[in-house]
Amino acid sequence: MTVRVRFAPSPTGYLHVGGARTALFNWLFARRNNGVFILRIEDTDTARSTEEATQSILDGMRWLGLNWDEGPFYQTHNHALHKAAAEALVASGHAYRAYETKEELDAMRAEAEVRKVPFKYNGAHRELTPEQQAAFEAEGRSHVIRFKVPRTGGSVKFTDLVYGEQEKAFDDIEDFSFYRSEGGALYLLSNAVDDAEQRVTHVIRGQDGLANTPKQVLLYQAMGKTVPQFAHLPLILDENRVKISKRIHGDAATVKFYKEKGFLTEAYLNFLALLGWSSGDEREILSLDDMRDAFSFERISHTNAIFNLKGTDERNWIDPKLLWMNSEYLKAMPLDRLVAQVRPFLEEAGLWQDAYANEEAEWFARTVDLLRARYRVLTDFATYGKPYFSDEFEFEAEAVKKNFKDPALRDLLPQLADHLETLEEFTHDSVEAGLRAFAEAKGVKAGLLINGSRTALTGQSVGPSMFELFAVMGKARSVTRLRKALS
RNA sequence: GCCGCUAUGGUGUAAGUGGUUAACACGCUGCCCUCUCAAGGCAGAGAGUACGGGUUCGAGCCCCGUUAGCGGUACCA
Repeated sequence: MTVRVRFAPSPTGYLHVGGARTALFNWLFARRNNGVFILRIEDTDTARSTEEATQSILDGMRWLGLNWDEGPFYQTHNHALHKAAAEALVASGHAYRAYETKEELDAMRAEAEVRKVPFKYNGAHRELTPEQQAAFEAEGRSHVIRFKVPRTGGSVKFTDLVYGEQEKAFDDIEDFSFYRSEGGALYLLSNAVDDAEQRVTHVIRGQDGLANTPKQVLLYQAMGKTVPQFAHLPLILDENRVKISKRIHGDAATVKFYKEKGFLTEAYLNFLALLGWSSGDEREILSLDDMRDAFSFERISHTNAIFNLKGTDERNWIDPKLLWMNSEYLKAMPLDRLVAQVRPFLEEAGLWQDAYANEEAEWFARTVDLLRARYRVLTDFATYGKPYFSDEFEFEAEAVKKNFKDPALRDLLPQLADHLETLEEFTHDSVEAGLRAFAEAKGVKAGLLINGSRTALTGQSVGPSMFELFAVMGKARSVTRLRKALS
């Protein structure tokens, strides 16, 4: 039987990091088994669903590169099917109409609260006679539809592919509602009906669905549908062990944030996969193909993983491992692809020039290649990289303090500029020879000039090998900056 | 409250069916490179596996209890 899985986010907000990982695992499992990956938008909560959110989820999925084979399907389009399923469950005696108002229910809950007794709907309307129902209808009451959970003892059992055998006593399951009084299925039903209709074989979702699964199993069975396999994923928590949400974590909870901060999708996905899963060997840098080949539910952890959104310090402003992983991909990826990815970040910062894509394309690629060794995110090219792409850059106080300390530099740097200006070739080797000769003639250490030049040319105290840097900057800019720096 | 899931260094994970001094990665610290470093190389610190019992010749792996965290407990998804 063909494996069919789905990612079913609700469009009440942006694509969330936890959602991204759920989508990834579904995708991996589908691809691993030559199965079908379905995208379904669960928009039955009309009060909270928005078109904008749907769009951003789609955008997020595209950025992640998790292509789907079917969909996107919209759950609201299946209203008729949900309604028919609900009515059929009433007709078959698996469910019943309950006429309590929301207020009455709230009152019952409140009372249970004060009496400190667990609230469970009492099933008062389980066996209403047609006359009683008619009376409620005459009163103008509407009704929800509730599942008639067996009260004969026993339990629901299912095997979770990640968490193992699960069993829940009927007595611990209340007669849950699954259809609204104003019409419209609730999650438990719509989700199950759609999964059945779309012939989903494996439901892979967050662990927050685990506790509700017994109810859905009951629903599948009552509807006479095949119960799919379930695989629940541990949750992703923040450094304080709080579930990550837009409300408390802001943008950092969304996939879009990582795109804008300059993370590469491959690195991001790789990092997310490692939050709750491991390959089985000691590899950690894994391409999508590697992950697909190594993926299995057995290797998914049962423990909630922590994604350090706050980071540890200024340098590690977000989970250090994510930063590290991104830098690894930055260094290893094909240069032409990196060049293409850097462009929008320079454009965003107003540092892009069309020449970089035309007559200066070679220079641009060379510069990006030179810089990537010590950068970690794409935005670094627009921040730390600014001196390479613009003449307007800041001098870092620490760099000035450290590399311009020697007062002799005030004269030496311009003199060095004069000396280098006479060079016919301006390459790594020629500049090195020229600078060292100059240093010797002046009786100063080359290092003094090298470090002073670094700060003169970039305003920074760290960076690529200085002679590479000279070569990339070119004679004109190098000379100008050497003269200007301390004047 | 009730029901359930989980518990290995700061973080992410390893340690097939219990068997030597608990491994790897990130981060951290130090050293080297001496043209710097946020790059690279090397080294080191850091858990005795939440706690308490038990089973066993032997337990991170099994059982029980406690504690803690998380999830569920909606006419949200």
